[in-house]
Amino acid sequence: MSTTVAPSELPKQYDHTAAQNRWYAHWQSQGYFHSEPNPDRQPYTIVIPPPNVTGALHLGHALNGTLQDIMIRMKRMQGFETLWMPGTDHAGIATQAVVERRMLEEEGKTRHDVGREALVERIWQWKESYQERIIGQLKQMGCSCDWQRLRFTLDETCARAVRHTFFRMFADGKIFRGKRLVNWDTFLQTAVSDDEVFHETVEGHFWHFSYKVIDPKPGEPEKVTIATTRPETMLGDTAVAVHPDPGRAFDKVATELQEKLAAAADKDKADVESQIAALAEQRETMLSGLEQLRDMALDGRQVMLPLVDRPIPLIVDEWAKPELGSGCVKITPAHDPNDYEVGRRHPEIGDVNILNPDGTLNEHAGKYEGQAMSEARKNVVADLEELGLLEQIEDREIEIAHSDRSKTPIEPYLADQWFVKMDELAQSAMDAVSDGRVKITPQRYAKGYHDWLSEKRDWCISRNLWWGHQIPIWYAPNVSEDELKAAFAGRKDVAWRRDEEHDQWLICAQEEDLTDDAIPGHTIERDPDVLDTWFSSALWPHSTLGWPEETSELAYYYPTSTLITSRDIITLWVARMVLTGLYNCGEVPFRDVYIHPKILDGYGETMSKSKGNGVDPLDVIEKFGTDALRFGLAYMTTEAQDVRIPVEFECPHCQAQIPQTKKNRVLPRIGCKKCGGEFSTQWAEADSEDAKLPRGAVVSERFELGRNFCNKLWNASRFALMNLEGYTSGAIDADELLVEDRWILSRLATVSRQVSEALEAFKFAEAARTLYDFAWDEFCSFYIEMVKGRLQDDETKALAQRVLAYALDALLRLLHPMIPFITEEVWHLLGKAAPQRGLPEPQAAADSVMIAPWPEIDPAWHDAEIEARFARFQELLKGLREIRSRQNIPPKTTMHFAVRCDEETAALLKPMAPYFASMAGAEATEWGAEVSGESTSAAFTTSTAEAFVDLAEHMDVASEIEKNEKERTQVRGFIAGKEKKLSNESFVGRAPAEIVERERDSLEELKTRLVSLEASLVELRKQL
RNA sequence: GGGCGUUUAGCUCAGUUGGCUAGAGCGCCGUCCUCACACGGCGGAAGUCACUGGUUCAAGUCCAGUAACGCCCA
Repeated sequence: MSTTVAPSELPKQYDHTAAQNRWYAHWQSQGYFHSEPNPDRQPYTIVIPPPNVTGALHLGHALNGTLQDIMIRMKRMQGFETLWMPGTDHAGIATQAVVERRMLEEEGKTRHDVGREALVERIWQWKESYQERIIGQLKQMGCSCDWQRLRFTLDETCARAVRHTFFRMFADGKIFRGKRLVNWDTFLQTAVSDDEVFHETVEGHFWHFSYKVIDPKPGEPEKVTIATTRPETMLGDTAVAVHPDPGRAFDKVATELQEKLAAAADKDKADVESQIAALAEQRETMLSGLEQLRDMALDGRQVMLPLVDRPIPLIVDEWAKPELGSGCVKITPAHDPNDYEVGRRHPEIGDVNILNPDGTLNEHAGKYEGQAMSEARKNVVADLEELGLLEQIEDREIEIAHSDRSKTPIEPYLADQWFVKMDELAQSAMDAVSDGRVKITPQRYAKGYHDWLSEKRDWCISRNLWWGHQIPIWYAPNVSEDELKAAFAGRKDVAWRRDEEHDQWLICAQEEDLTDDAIPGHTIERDPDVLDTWFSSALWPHSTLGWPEETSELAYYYPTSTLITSRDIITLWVARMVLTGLYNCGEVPFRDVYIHPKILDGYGETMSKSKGNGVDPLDVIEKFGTDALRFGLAYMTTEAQDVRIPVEFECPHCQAQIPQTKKNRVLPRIGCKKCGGEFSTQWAEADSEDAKLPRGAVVSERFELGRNFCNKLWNASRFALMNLEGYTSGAIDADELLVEDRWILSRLATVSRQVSEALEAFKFAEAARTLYDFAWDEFCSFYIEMVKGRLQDDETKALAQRVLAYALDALLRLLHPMIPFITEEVWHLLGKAAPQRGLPEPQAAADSVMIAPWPEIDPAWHDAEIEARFARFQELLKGLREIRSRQNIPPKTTMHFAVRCDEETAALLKPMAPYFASMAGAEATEWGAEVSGESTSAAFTTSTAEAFVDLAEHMDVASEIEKNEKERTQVRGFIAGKEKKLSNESFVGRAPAEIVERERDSLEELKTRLVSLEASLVELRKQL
């Protein structure tokens, strides 16, 4: 692979598109991404957090992928056997819902119309097309994944791991079946998880009605009043609760309100006071009644549930809040999460499920059977009113849970589900982090991990879906254990357990599916549900390596090294990987977890497709290049901050940038104000008029930083290549090196160490900034500028070329993990110009920068003395440039200057004459302690010298005076501050001597500066 | 309601274990198309480090509280 372009013909602007296509293909063909267990090297492994096949990748994924690739590429260069395991996740409900919704929109069909097999087939097709797209995106981002090992959470290898894990846990008693209230989506007819539910506040009502007490004793009330926002659920009531100690409960609320009052701001005090008054009144009027009801409850009294005429008990439970409504609360365990908890505390009240899976009422609803919830609500209210039991209707805002998938209201619904018992497993995962086997960075995220795990809530692993790993359980009713034993004699891959509640056996098969006639004379039936996606993702670090087989990969790469992910799945995913890893393999799945920031838009909102503020990384790549995208992301990845990226539409007609607003980000079509043209957005419906318009890319100016940086590097490389003509390799004698050589090598030694340390600690921004500053401000602005003259001179050329080639070589290697394409492009060009390079002895360069050794510069090159001397040069140069600018001296006019300084400084700076000439257009006339300025000179001081620039006739005296006066004020201020500080005895006495000394030196210097400023002002005033 | 985070230049962000005069990129102003780079060079202006109090010789940095914004959990 090579280019035939001569260096001087290289374009002035870096062509990212060509380089990306060329080098990615090259790397793949060379097999650089592939890893095999290699006992001679230490492994370094990352498993990708598998992206969902639901949709394409966005900027958040780009960040995630970039950071992983940076680590992988650095470790590869460091000589580790690196494996980046790629793959995708089947994302059960999300993917099924997307496919179902499309099918309904496009063909008017539901999943029941097409059947399980056909639906699953359609989802596989969807998966194929999106997986291809996702992998294409990762490749465009330059990710060096081992594509030969690509996995999918639903493929055979992963399926096998799932079956084995389920079987082990089942046989171990860690998996059980039980009833639980789930979020039921009546439209999709499935349970959805809590994080697939969103809440919406709507205008609703609070209905108060009463139930008659059965056989009240004399003096007891004849009815109790309850209130509800969902009157139709009363059909499933199984109790009415009252607080066990209403007086105490009132007191508690009162105390809380008093505390709130004491802490409240003045403006809120009145509000809290009125709450206290209302509470007192409530207590006054209600307490004795509630205590009486409490006693009745303890006495076993019942009330009659109207409409269905079912007696239900009065019970005592703390869930009843005396301060709210009537103080009594109806209990509907099968249809309300809080009531469900009450039901668990009072198992004797039972539960009544009144709902069919499709959201209509079932036979337990009596005459309301078959009605939809909304219909039943109207009828129940009307019937209660007719019976004279409706007491009051209040208006009230209520929060209603909606399914994120179907956008329809969620019904809490009691259903049989499968669970993993979390007590011991959660503890094992907590221990792994507390004893340091797994290290979470930044550390603060360990807290959330621990808090969540410490609840040890059993993990509901079943989903009423068709897309996923079907639960390997068969139900066998009317079978005796002897028949089971006979049917599965000698088989270790079948386990069973008794399900007393449903009077049946649960049979689990480890590998092979059971046939429905597996037990002679009986028919067994498989559970139709599938497992939670996270059940398979949890196994990802070991399933992808071949577990349960004892593969050489598993032995070599497991435990993996680092997991890089975003914070929203620490609990859902990271915690579960740790506990399944420990359970299956006896070892944690990874040593390090790095949690990276989230990408937000310009308003600080999370980017998402549904909000319309998402950015396709490919848009950014097309406009700015992959390297610019990657460098920009790395540069933004600081520890604590999320990354805020204001985004713009780019008009495809005139390239104008149109800032994205909350308003325009949801429009299918946008008009450009500059050229008047229109373009489409992601919201344009397929085949609509909008979609016929050219699409406007969504990009962000924030990636200009990366693009500009790459361009700078490109041009610096271009310069180097053009000037390497006649390059000869050879050993370098350190004594022959000039100041700038020693300086750049010293800086390189420091920078390479800093970059390594920063990346090891996941400080990506710090590494990026260090490299940016070094490459731009030191390598380009100083080293290249200074070496220019030497490259023109045959005497000095060879050495300068060798150092330049080496410095560029090291810089490319340091930058490669962040900006792989441009560094590879330049590496190959450099390889042709200077195939043998290096210090002090040259060596043949590696075939590719991605397999070149990571720079470990000999720390002996670090030279503090040289760096300090160089800083003096820079100071003087800066002062000269400033005067040229302020005095408007044309670039081509040579400035003459004299320097008052000691011998040492003169000896140091005098030889730099060519650089003052080339970099500031200035020529020194005199050096020494006796030098003084003319009346026509502008003066400035550096830390070790005083310079006078002869301005002769063309001096702008006024601006020079203004500048000096301003500086004088500033310097006087500093002097005053420091004198005060140094006259403070506690400072001198208590501060470290080193600090005090520094202050003294600094004061002396300031005083010198003040003296020369004043002298110079006197001179200048003479000119007026 | 609980937990976590953020608040520094017009914008987006750095700022190590407290220690010289708080930095960068973009934008802005001036200047220069000088043979690597105008996606550039050189120079410049711009900050009450959210607010209040405390610790300290010394606070952008540590502590307490307040406010605003964001995220997670209930």
